[in-house]
Amino acid sequence: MRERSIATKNALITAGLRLIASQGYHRTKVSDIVRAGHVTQGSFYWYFKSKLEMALEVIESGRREMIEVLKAGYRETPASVDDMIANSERLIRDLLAFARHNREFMLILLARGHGADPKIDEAIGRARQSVYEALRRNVTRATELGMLPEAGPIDQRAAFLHRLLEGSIEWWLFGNAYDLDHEPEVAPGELARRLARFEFFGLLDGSAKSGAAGDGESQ
Amino acid sequence: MRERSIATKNALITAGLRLIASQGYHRTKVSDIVRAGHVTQGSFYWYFKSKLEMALEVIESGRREMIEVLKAGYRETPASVDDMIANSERLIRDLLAFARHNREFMLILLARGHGADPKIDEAIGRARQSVYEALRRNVTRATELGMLPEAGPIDQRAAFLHRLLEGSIEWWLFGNAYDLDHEPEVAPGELARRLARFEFFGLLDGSAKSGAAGDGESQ
Amino acid sequence: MRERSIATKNALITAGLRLIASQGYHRTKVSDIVRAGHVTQGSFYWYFKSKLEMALEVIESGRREMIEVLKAGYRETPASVDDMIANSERLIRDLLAFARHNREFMLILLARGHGADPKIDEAIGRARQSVYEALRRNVTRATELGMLPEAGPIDQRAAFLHRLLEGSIEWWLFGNAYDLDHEPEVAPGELARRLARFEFFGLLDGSAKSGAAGDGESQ
Amino acid sequence: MRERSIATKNALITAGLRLIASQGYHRTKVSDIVRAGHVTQGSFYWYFKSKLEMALEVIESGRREMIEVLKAGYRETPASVDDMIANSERLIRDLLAFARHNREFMLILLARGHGADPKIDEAIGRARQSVYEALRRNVTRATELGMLPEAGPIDQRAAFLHRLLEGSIEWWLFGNAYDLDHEPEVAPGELARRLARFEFFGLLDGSAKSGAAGDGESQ
DNA sequence: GATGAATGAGGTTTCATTCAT
DNA sequence: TATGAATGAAACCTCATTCAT
Repeated sequence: MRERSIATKNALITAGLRLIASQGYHRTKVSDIVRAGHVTQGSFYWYFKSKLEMALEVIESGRREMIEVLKAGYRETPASVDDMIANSERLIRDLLAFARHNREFMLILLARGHGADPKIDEAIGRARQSVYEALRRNVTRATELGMLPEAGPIDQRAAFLHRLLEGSIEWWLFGNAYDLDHEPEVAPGELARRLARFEFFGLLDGSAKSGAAGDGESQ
Repeated sequence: MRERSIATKNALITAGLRLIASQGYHRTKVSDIVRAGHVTQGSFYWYFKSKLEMALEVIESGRREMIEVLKAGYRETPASVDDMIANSERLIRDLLAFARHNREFMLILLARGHGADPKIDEAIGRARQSVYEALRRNVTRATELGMLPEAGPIDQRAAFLHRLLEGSIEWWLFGNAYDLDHEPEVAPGELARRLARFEFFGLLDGSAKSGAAGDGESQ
Repeated sequence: MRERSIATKNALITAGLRLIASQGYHRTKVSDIVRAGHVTQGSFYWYFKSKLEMALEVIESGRREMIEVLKAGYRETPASVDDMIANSERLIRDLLAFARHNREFMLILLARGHGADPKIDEAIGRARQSVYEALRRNVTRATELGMLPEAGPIDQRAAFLHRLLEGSIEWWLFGNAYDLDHEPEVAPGELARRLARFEFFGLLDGSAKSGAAGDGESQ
Repeated sequence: MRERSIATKNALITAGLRLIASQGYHRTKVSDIVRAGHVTQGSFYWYFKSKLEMALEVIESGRREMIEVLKAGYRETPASVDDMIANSERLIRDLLAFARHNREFMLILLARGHGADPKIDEAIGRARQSVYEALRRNVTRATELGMLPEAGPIDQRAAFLHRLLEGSIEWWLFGNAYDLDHEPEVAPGELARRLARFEFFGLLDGSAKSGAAGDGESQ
């Protein structure tokens, strides 16, 4: 039963991620993590230099995965407005898929970790910045192609989008109570379509029908 | 000596609010608060039952003030689309004004306090819910009046709006780094107009010119 | 019973000094110190930033006292060899008196603290260096006055003296077993005379009689 | 695979000796020792029952070697004062040679190990006592032969000598900073001559010239 | 013989809270 | 009301030692 090595580390990461996501960094004690992972206190320090390092490692690895997702989208240049909207929808859908499969990481990210260690604040800031920059790149490109009217500074529009997206994911995955076990009620494809339309047409968009026919995605 | 009483309490509230906003609940020690407020440790417990009670009191009082602002808006029923947009813009402007004058409270609210005590999470949740409901009321009314196309569940659209608004305020007041001393670069009136237009027309809105002449508001 | 302030700190210093002297830094637990001082763990940290800081404070204050003793000796320039020997004897006697009244500090000093924190090593090094320099000053002066034959580098002779003195104090106060409660068997005046004579005449000194007549000092 | 056995143990002893000498017992962790010896934690416990046992073994074996050196001296009975001085010089030279080739052991010895385990204190005490007794034997014999004036108790004079010798070796090998890598500046033969003369004639010895021509020893 | 992951007792330190004055 | 020393539970972390492989 010795020589579990990777299993032990994974157990610690899984437990730590879940606990930090649901209670926050400070309220999560190392003793909680090891209990949940069925290991002893000392083992934790065999794999991690400190509680802080563990949290940073977890956040950083989540960030790297997320960046891969963001890079994967947006390869083609849009040829028409519909194209552009479709592109955006695809990016959003990818992000939603990632978020749904990384609920704990996502909750940590969206809760900003404010009040945990400054280093954690920074790590989370870096991760969020990656999303912001992907969105900003798109707005910039579309504007350069003349596909978007120039309405205010690009930074501002990108920020609107970014916060809209983050907030909506939060609402979708965790409801209004930051519940890690909240059950999303909308299919990701449907939500992506709605968000993309809202992004481009706002509330006055008449063509966004409810009841997502042909969506095909389930939660 | 009777006189110091209220001054002392206010000093503690001011210091506590600022510290909790900038460092978070857990990293803010009672000893920090009393030092910043030039009071002694013992005095703190004359005015507050505990650190937790103090934080709750601060949040609750901020919430009450904010509710007044939200109630003040939305008195008239919109007669036209322009009317509706103007109404929304006014609500947003009121909220921005409140936020700018209650930066610390706002930061606590927007940082969600996640990881502080569950009771704090709840208090913050209640405060945020108030904003959400004000927005939801508006969308509902406008939909009933036939001024908005029916595009998906009302809850969802209200949630989009709410998160967009919160996120944008956060970006506006604190930048990307949660900096309590960040200097907003856009006038609140201008930002309100932009947000209202984005709300109704999305990114494809062509009529939103930058450089808001005759705005008259300064930060 | 509150408001004991200084009494508490003194109790901690006394207990800490004695424990560190008799067991060494590492084997002395903060819990031992507070138990011996009849205070609680937390109180220790009201008065000292850490266990290390406490040890450093104690050593540093001992060093300052000792320096005063060293400064007090050696005011006059020796006029004859007998004068020089008398001067030396006086310095040694002062040091012995100090040592006898600061047994704990002296034991820490002479045990070199080797193996405790590097900062402690340094602090002890500084204190020992003070003694060395006082001795070296004397040898230098006497050599310059032509009262001592030039026999090898001054540093070396001063080092011989220094180690002889340190070692003899150690032997005198603590016996061969580093026993903090060892009872010195020789009066300090007598020991000072012996050491001074050994210093100048070595083992072949015939005039050093035992049985210290007219010594007048008792332990 | 049989072959590594003794090599492994030696590697551990060498590493342990060096580390304990330079950092002290408590600051030297078993993990440090095995890392320096390129062995694993488990192997350490194949060869030693515990960290303490290892230290004791190392000290005890050093002590045995040292005793051999001390026994080797003092075979003849001195016939004249010069003889006696020469005898003493020879003993000191032997000790210096041993010390120079057993720096680590010597440093542990001279640093007294105070604060390490009581058993270590005892072991070091035994080793030091061996040196003290060799010196005491000499003083006793010389006094019995009428070659030394009776000046105070023999124990005291032997203690003076012992501490002078220990301290000077310490100064010679490690300088004032307990530096294991300090480079001695005096040749052992030269130092032995100086110490022997100081022992018998004190500071007022005029015949001890510096620059020891024909010394023939190198460090 | 050798490995290195796992153990767990025990150490230092923090900090909200109490309370005699 | 105000003070600030005292309290003590509980947190994080270290490290000698064990043990399955």
